Amino acid sequence: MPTRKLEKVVSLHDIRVACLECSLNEICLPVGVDADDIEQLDAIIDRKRPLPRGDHLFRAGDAFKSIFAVRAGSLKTYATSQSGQEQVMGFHLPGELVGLDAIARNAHPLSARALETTSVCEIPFTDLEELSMQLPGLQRELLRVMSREIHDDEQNMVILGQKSAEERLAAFLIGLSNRFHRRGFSASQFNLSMSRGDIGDYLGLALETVSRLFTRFQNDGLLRVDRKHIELLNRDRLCLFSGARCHQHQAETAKSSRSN
Amino acid sequence: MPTRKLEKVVSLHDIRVACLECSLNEICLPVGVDADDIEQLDAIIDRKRPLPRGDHLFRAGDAFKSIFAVRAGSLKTYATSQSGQEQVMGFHLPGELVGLDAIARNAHPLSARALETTSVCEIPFTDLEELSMQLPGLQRELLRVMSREIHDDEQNMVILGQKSAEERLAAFLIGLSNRFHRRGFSASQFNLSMSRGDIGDYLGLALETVSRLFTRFQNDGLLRVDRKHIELLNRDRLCLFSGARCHQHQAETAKSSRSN
DNA sequence: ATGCAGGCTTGATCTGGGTCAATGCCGGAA
DNA sequence: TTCCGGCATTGACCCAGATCAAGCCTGCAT
Repeated sequence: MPTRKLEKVVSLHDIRVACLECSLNEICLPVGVDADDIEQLDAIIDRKRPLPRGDHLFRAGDAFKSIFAVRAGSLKTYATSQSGQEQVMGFHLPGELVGLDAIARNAHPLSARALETTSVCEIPFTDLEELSMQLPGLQRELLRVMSREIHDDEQNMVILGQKSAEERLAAFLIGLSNRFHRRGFSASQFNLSMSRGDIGDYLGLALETVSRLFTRFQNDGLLRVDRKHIELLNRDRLCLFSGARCHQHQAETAKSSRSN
Repeated sequence: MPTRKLEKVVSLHDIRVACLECSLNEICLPVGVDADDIEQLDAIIDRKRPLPRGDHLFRAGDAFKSIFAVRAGSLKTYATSQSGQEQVMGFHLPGELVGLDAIARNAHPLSARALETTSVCEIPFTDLEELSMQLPGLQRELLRVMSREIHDDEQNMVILGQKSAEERLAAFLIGLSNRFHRRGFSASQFNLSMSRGDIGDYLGLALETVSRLFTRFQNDGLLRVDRKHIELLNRDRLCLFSGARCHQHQAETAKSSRSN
């Protein structure tokens, strides 16, 4: 059946887009790897078919074999405490790596679950480790990515440790906006792929609080919410509310200080 | 030359103890590096003279040149929000690395300050990066250490995101106890090098709350406090209070699941 | 179309822990 | 020895946000 073959060679989200042709290669692991060397990286990467919403990419306790890069869609990673309550550690957008926390213990400490239909690249870790011995650019970038992850987690600790509910949600929205923007999407308008409950579990708030804050922000004219859709009407004021020197997303756009 | 060798073999806290003779080499970066190769690692390391209590090793915003390993004493790393309030990210004991969060941005996002007289090994990062291209064991360990840091930060996010004050302090004490124990000190009795305020800033609590909890734990017979000195009287019950499956420090001792 | 389930909103109430304030204690300087 | 400054403890009060409890919307399955 030729039809079967045809099915595969299509859209932007084709399962087999090589790193070189991938629209994310300026954001993802290949950053800083020589174009000539990207093929080698490409060769060890395994493209999986899309994960339907709600499916797990891995679960806490699973043996560690690979790290994953999100290609399309989004994931959440989370820990479940014995009280049953989830702590969401992160929401992961295209171009971001998940599973870096598993290297040390050879097992995944967190579970990862698709928030929508999501495809990922699987990168077997032993191969990656070997390859990065040969490609200085790759080793560099790997260390950088891990360092950035540490830094991001620290930011989250600040948020959880000392910000008010209002500040938390504002910071969360600004952060999301920045990340979408860097990926070429609108900074002022986007869809949340996660539920209010997930946001609460991420920010250390009850989902009711999250909900109330959305309506309050809306009443204050900061944004407009419609279910999952968010439109930021006054980004600057929202920044103020977040109680943090916000990286102006202007600066982000200009890539002034970013990578390298 | 036997003389050169002799120079090196002195007191435990001698400024110039080489990695090979350092009592921490089973805990610190050299883990997993071949004994033959440790000399090379040793060669790039710069031993500084001790930092007096209260001095900064680096400050937020400083250019990133090196990572540091604590040799003796202890440090806290912290961010200061514009409200002036500190968020303490970690307390660092001998054998632990600090500064890993600076790699990505080429600048330190946090400040690091000595909690007591503290000596550190300075490891220039470019040298380290280069060397780890040659020594697979070193690259491996570096990735592992960073991964562990990510994992630890995630644990802290759980603590800050969903634990009660009581659970936080209990978890903190158990964690400290484990870390002391791994370094060969008593697990049931130790001195805190940080103030109540620091503990509060670490756990996201007011110092008054920390103080109250100490006295409450003492009244409950869980521990004895005398200023900086802590004696854990009922580790198991304290574990329960922490609301986490506590790694029994037995297991820790046996090194059952630890590294490699 | 109808019903149902899962998610969201909104209101009412309660409480853990923050804040403010006073007092106590220890250790170092003179 | 005394004084002083930085921590630590303890008490009284209060509020942000959790919890409990309806009710609601929307999209899917029958």
